[in-house]
Amino acid sequence: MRKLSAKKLSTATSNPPIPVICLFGPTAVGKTDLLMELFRGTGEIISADSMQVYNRMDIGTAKPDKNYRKQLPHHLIDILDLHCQFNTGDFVKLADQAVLDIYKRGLTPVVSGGTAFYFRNFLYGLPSIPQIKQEIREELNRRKDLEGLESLRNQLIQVDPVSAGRIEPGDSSRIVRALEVYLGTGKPLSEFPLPQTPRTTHRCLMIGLKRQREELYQRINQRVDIMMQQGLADEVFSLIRRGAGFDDPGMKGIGYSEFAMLIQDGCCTLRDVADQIKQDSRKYAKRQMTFFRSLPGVLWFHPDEKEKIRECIDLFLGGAA
RNA sequence: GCCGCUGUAGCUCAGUCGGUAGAGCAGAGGACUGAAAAUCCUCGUGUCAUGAGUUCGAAUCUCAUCGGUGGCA
Repeated sequence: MRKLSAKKLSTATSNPPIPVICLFGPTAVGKTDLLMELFRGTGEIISADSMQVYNRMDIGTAKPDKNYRKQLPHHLIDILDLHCQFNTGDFVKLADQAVLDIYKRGLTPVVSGGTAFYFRNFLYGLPSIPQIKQEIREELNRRKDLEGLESLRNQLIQVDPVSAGRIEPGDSSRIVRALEVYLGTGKPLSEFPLPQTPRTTHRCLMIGLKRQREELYQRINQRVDIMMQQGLADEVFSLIRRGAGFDDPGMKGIGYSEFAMLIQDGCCTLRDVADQIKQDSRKYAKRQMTFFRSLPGVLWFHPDEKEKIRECIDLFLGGAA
């Protein structure tokens, strides 16, 4: 860590980097409780969570409640209607603003959540790809349904063979994305360089939380049961009554999309839905861990190791001046 | 009790004319260029219920035994 701050000092000729604590871990690992203990009164949270941004999706996203947020303010929660698409670019932009705002008020900015992709982009910064019109993606998705994915892939092979070679033939999202970048900018995606080093505008302490797999799965299962008791089903029904559909970006979240099998297909019980949510959450936690492991310089802790984590943070913030 | 169906991977099941077995799900690992709670890739040795028989060779055919299941009594 000493080495890192020395390096930063030498490169930071204009504005010194803003210290930011990044705290992440898989779903249900125990982030929320820890945050309150560590940062109440001294910091504010920037939620790195692709689903907690949506209004009215409270139970299924395990959103911290109003009372909790009064004691420990959160940013990037409840900022969008579930019909709207949020993305990594939006996140980085808004997170940067929030970081600056918190820092200027003399508090510690803490980015915390489970969306690993957001952390990656926050840390490294986004590739300099311009905003691309939403209609292009919509059109591509329409074509995908009509002509099939292979047709899009063949086009990608023509216009951007490098990306086509990197993307698996079945990976619909990335094929559409690569094509939309080409169609929207006239330049292949592969020609936009990917940042290779963290941004120098911030200096991040990377804290990862982990538990034994079995323990984590048990907590996930338990939490889904609690969500159901808290009325997750009613929350979903009420969203649908208000006009939400399973194609809406927000409704793709785990804990919501599974209700399609009950509401649309109708051939199962609430119990089956709960089991499916548990399973999807377990798989998700596994994917999260894979991604988190690929982030640089992560210090890993069990959520119960509060004192060790606190020590680590104090050391980091002490070195800021 | 009798008749039928059935027993193969953790689960649901394929398995042709006999040539020692493979899908989906689960599980594990991985990827990640503005959808990321998205999207995708890789990974399959198991007493083929048990015992005997026929056969060069049996998950496969025959018989017996033990489960399961449906029908008739």
